[in-house]
Amino acid sequence: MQKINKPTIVFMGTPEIAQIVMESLYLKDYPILAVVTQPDYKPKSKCEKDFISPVKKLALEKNIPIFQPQKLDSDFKKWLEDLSPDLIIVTAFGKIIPKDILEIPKFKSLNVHASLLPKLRGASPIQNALVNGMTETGITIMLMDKGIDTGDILSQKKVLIDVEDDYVTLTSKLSLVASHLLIDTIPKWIIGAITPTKQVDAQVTMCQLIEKSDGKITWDENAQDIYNKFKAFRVWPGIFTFWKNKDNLQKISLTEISIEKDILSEKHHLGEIFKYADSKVGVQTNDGIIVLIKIQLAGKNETAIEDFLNGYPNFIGSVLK
RNA sequence: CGCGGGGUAGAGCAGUUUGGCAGCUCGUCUGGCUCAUAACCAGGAGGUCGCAGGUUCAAAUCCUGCCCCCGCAA
Repeated sequence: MQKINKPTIVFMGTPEIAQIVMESLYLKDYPILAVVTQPDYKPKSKCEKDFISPVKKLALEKNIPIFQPQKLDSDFKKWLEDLSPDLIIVTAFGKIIPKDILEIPKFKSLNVHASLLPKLRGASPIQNALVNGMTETGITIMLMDKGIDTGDILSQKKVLIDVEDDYVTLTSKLSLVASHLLIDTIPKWIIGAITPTKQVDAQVTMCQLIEKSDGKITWDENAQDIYNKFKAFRVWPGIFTFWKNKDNLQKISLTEISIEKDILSEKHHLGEIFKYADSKVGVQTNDGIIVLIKIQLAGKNETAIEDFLNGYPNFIGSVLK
């Protein structure tokens, strides 16, 4: 095998998928000069949970220097110029990086993005692939420029989405593919074996940052669309609805659900909760039934639906909003 | 000191405002009924009411401190 000097790398990323990609670089003996990740989240007043990013945890473990800038300003640029890396690798970092910073390294800056660009540019490609009920997505590695996910493409790999895939399982599939594709792409890129290809403008789709309110369910949607959201928002923000109990409007998170076709003999109001087939608890949607398995009332622990009904028998027959 | 809800039998909850016998649904155990059953009837076991202190003739309930869970906000 041809001996190539491995480029020195500054790795920028935050969540778990970034951690896995970073780990694969580390295991392949790429010299990681430093990692840049989001600042620690300030601990809550009550519980002392740590909100340290997965990338930071790995860096601590491997004794790699860490930088957590609030802003990517001139101080950050100075820091990076002093390090003088050959290459910057960005995976789900969470901030827009200025163009003059991207051009510091000799081999530029590469982004690992979890979609088949130009589809699903933006902040939440994995969730949106699931919300839209897509059957395939993938990983793209591209040169970074000043736009959001607009750079020229170096390599791509398709990933099939299984019917049962949710955010957790799809993320782990994509993480593996991303790791392999990056390890495969870097050497080819630095010896000049790859010609970047422009993205096709006509096929561009965008996805927005997910907000808490995106998890709100309305019952005039179809059951399949609700179920897609459930899978996409599994980790955060979850899906939720509201229940009027004794004049109090209470938030209910649906933490475990399944989906069934309408029972033709009975049709209920949209959002109405009913019992069928002995013990199943369903909610009527525009098309199909959402079966409740585990739910969580605001301020309470998650409970199985049958236990919940013991305490709130009037739940059956009420209408969710 | 960011705001708020909660901790009561194995599970899920009411009761706290106005202090006065520890309750409900489910599960569990025993017996009965039934061709039979996740059904129905009768009975009973199971509680440091989160912890500690205070007020009171009397505290799950009022006061103070602490522990734990959760929602909002990020």
